[in-house]
Amino acid sequence: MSNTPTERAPETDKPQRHFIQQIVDSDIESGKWGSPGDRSVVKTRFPPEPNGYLHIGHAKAIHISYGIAQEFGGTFNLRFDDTNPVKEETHYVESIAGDLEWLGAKWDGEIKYASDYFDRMYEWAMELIEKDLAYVDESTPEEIRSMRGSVEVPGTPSPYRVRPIEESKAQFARMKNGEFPDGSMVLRAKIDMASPNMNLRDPVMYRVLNAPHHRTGSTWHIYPMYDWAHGLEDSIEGITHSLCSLEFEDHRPLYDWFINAINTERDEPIHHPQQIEFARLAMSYTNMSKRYMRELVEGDHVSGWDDPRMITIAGHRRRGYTPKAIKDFVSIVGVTKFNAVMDVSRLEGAIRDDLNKRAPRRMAVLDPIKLVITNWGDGGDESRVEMMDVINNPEDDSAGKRSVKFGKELWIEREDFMIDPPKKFFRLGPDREVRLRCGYWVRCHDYETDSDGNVTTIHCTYDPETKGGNNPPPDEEGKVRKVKGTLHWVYAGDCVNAEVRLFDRLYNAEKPGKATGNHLDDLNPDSLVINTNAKIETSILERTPDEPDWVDGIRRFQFERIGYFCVDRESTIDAPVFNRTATLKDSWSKQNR
RNA sequence: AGGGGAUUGGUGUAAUGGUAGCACGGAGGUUUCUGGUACCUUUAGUCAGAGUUCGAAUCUCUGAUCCCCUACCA
Repeated sequence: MSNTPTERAPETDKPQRHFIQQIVDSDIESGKWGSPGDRSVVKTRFPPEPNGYLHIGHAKAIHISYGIAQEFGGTFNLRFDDTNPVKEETHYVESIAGDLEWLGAKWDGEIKYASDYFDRMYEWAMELIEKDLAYVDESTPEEIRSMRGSVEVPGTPSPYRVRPIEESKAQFARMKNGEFPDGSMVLRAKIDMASPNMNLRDPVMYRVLNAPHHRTGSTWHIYPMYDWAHGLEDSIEGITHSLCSLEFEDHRPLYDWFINAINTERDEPIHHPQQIEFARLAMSYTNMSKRYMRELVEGDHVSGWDDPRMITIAGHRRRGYTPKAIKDFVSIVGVTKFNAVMDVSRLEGAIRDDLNKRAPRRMAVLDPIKLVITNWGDGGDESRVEMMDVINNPEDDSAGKRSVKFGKELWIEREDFMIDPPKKFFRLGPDREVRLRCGYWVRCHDYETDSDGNVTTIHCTYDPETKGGNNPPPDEEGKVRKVKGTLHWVYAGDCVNAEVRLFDRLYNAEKPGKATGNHLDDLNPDSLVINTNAKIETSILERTPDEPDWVDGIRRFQFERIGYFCVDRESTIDAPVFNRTATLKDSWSKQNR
C-alpha cells in the first residue's frame, strides 16, 4: 500500500444504491441467475396474505420489490399467500389488488396464489418423508410446545420422530384425505431439536385443518405452514430476490433448508431464490398493527377501513393522497436494516410537494363571515357583478385563469378579521386595508356584532383603482400605497354551500399506547371536525379544463391559504363533500403558539 | 446453551480503509397578489472504550443500548 493518500475520485452524481440494489447489481455482474449482464432475469414478488387491508408499510415493501423489478427490466409478481383458510377472504384479495393498482405497481401476468401450488407442495413433502427428513407427529399441540424447549434450554425429540418412514407416509396421506380432526397431528421437518434457532426445532410443515378455502373449497384438509410454503412458492415462480422484513431473518436458514432438502438426491434441482430482509416502516403518531387498526374500526373510532384518518392505503386514497406522494415518501424512507421511525410530517410534506405543483387553486371560505362593500353602489348599480380573472395555479402557467364573480356582498374567513388585532396581524381589522385576492383592495370602516360580541358583518369600502387586486397608482408625491395582507373570498351572490371534513392526526401521542398500554387512550378527540357551512366558488361543481387528469379520477384542489382538499366519494352535486388532505404550512399560527 | 440483527446531526439517509455529504426540521434572511411556493445563509453527527493501520464511520476485540425469535399465524 502506498504511503500517500490516494486521490479520491471526483464527486459524481451517481445515484446512491441501497443495499438490496447493490446485491442485485453484483448478482447481475456475476451472472448468478443467468448470463452475466442479463438484467431481465431479475424477478421479485409481493406476497400478502389476503386477511386484511394494506397500509403505508406495505406500500414500502411493494415499492422496494416492484422498484427493483422495474429498474432492471425484470418481472414482478403479485402472489396471495393463502395458506390459512380460516383467516382469508376473497374480499381482501380484491381490496389488496385494487390498492396495488392504485399505487401503480403493475404485476406481471396473472395474479398468483399459493393455493395453486398445493399439489406440488404435497408431493415434495412426501419426498421429504421418504428421505427421512420429515415425520408425522401425533403429539398434542401442548406436548409439541413443551418439548420445543425455550431459548435457553434445548428441546427434546418427540417419540414420533423415529417412527418408520412408511408409517409417516401412510398417516400423511390419510391427513390429506381428511380422516383426522383438526389439531390431531402435524407433519414436521426433522432438523435439530437443540438448535439455538427456534425455527429449526423440527418446524411444523402441515397442520390438519378441515376448513373450506376461499379458492380451493373443500379439496384440502391439510394446509402448509408459512415456512414450508413460502420458499416453494418463490421457487416455483422463479423469484430471484425474495424481499421481506427483518423479522424473517431467523427464518432464512429454514427457507434455505427446505429447498436444499427437496434438492438432495434430486436430478434437476428446483430453483433456489435468495431471501433478503429489510427494516419495515414505522411512523410517529400512528401504529400499523392489524390489531390496532381493527380495534379502531370495530370500536367505531373511525368510520371504516377507508376512513381518511386511517394509515391504510384505502384511507390515504380517500384522504386525497396521490400515489406519487406515497411513492416519494417511501423513497425518502430508504432501504436499510435499521428500525427507523419516520416522522409523519415527512408524509405530509410529500403530499404537499406533489399537490403544490399539480392542484388547481380555488377559493373557499370554511368559517364564513359577511363582508359588505358599502360604496359598491356609488356611481352605479349596487347589484353590479364584476368578473375577476383568477389564476388557477401559480406553479403551472399552462393552467391559465378562470373568471370569478365579485360583488357587493362577500364571504371572508372569520379568522381573517380581528376587532383588536396585534401588530403582526396582516389581515383585516377596523381601519385596516387588505387586498382581496384578484379582487379589490378594501378598507374596514365598521363592523356589527351579535349580543355575544361575535362579529356578524364587516363593512368596508373598496378602491376602484385596485381592480384585479393590483396596486393603485402612486399618489401626488409618487408614493405607492401598500397592503400587508391578501385574503381569499367568495361572492355571496353565487357560491356553493359545502361540507368540509377537517382531519387531524388520529393519535396525540408519538407512540400510541406507550403511556397506558392502550392506544385508545391516546386518541385525538379532535381528529375529525366537520364543517357544514363552507362557501366555495361555484366553479367547484363541475370539472374544468385546468384540472389535471389525476390517475385515479379523484378531484383535488388547493383552497387558497387553507390547504389541500379532495372530493369525497360521498359527495354529490346537491351535497358536496370535501376532505382536507393536508393543511398549508402555516407560519402565522406557528408563531402564535 | 441462548441465537439472530442493528446503532452516523433533532429525524431519515450517504460515504463500501483516504475531505463525514444530502434531505427534512430548527434559526435568520430575500422574493411574493396564498403568512403557501421558490431562493439564500446558518445550525447540528460517527453509541463507548481499546486494538490494527501512515490513515478507521468503515476492519478486530470488549462493553452499552434497541429490535426480532419459544403459533398446528403470516
